[in-house]
Amino acid sequence: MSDTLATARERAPSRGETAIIKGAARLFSERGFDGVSMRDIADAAGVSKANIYHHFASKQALYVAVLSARAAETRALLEELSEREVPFAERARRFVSAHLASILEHSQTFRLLLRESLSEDDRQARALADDVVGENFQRLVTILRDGQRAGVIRSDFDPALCATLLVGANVFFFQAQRILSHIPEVTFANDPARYAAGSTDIFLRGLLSPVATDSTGRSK
Amino acid sequence: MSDTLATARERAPSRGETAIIKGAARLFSERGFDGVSMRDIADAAGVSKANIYHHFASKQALYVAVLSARAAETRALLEELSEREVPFAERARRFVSAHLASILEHSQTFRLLLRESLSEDDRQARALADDVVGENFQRLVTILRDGQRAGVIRSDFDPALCATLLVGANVFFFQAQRILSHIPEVTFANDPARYAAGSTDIFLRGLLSPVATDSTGRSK
DNA sequence: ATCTAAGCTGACCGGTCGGTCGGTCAGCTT
DNA sequence: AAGCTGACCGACCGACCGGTCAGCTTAGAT
Repeated sequence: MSDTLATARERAPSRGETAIIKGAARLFSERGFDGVSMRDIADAAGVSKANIYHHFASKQALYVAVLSARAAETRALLEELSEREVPFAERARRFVSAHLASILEHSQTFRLLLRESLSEDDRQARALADDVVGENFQRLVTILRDGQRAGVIRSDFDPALCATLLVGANVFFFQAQRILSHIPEVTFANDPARYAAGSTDIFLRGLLSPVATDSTGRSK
Repeated sequence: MSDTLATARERAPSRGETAIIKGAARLFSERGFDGVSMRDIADAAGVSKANIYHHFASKQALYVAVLSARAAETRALLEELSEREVPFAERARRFVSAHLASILEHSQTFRLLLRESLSEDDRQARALADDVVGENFQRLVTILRDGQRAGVIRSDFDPALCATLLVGANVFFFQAQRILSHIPEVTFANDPARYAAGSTDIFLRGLLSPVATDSTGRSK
């Protein structure tokens, strides 16, 4: 499994330590790794800078610790979506809305994850980011495969490509939320539930009108 | 040489100046604003650090200049997609594939744009990023509205939401490309054309099998 | 009452940061 | 040949960076 960066540390949280992680998560997500100094984090957490080094070996180690906290959060969400009794369309709807809700709930650490996926170096943290995303992705592919096997959805679609679109729709919403809210046409920028419902609807039914049968039904 | 044309445009490019912008674009996209020092840029461009300050007032000004270059590139793409004679489905296909190709072609500056949309402060650069994205977005909404007016696509879908999904699909592909290539199920990670075609297909036709008519066709 | 160890701190280090300065030089004008 | 200008440079600045360290405080076990 994904025991790549399993920090075998199971000590007491320590009041100061949690404050450090919490503050660091906020600052890192706002300004990025290089945009935050250890002094900033110390001030935000209400501790001394040296104290951070008492709990974490380096700035990089603190960063990875923050990302690890996010990984644990995501893993918890995935457990809830294991029931196979629910019909496909409902499972898809639940996944999309739960996924988006999770992103928005942990927006700080998720923004960190996105930022990490954009950077070129820093293998360790990137591997962690890949790990979190990958696990989420595999889960969705399984749901889609079940749907195909049951004959509910078209079998000529690549389930991995479908999963990419579903996940991407949520990720993009989160990422572009502020920009979207500036565009007059967009009325769903502050209504994630409506966005999730609407996007799932489009994915399931398709954009094309059922009446129209012109040069649209190309299937390669 | 091209002294006569110098008056038409703003200023002469200057060999060193273009080298600075080019190098800065690469470095900024790789490591972010704070991850790059002016010395790095100077070395990459083969000029002195003081020379950069001869051409640009500050590091921030250089950053904005790099983003502005990207804005100009995007504007050029949008001009090509103005023909209204093409039927809707074909226009949609063209937009998606052209949009994705443009992202990949100018991956460096586009990565900058994404990074900027993730940052919290820095109003000036963010406004620019919003501007570029917004313009692209409005164009796509118009295409979709035309499709609705012509009755080719369903009128009960929010065109702005559809546009978000189409653009988001491409953005997410770019962003997650490296992660996707690590996932065994994903076979399209290095085939953007196939991804664009496949995603458009799903958007147009929908995931659901036309035969299946169980509890799926919910329309809110 | 004493020991111990973790939690925590202010002062400090070498190095790098963005930015400035005085000055050189090639080329153009007059 | 004098005058001017934009491109360019090496040396330098104060501020701030990540990280270290000796020592203080506190809480629990003995």
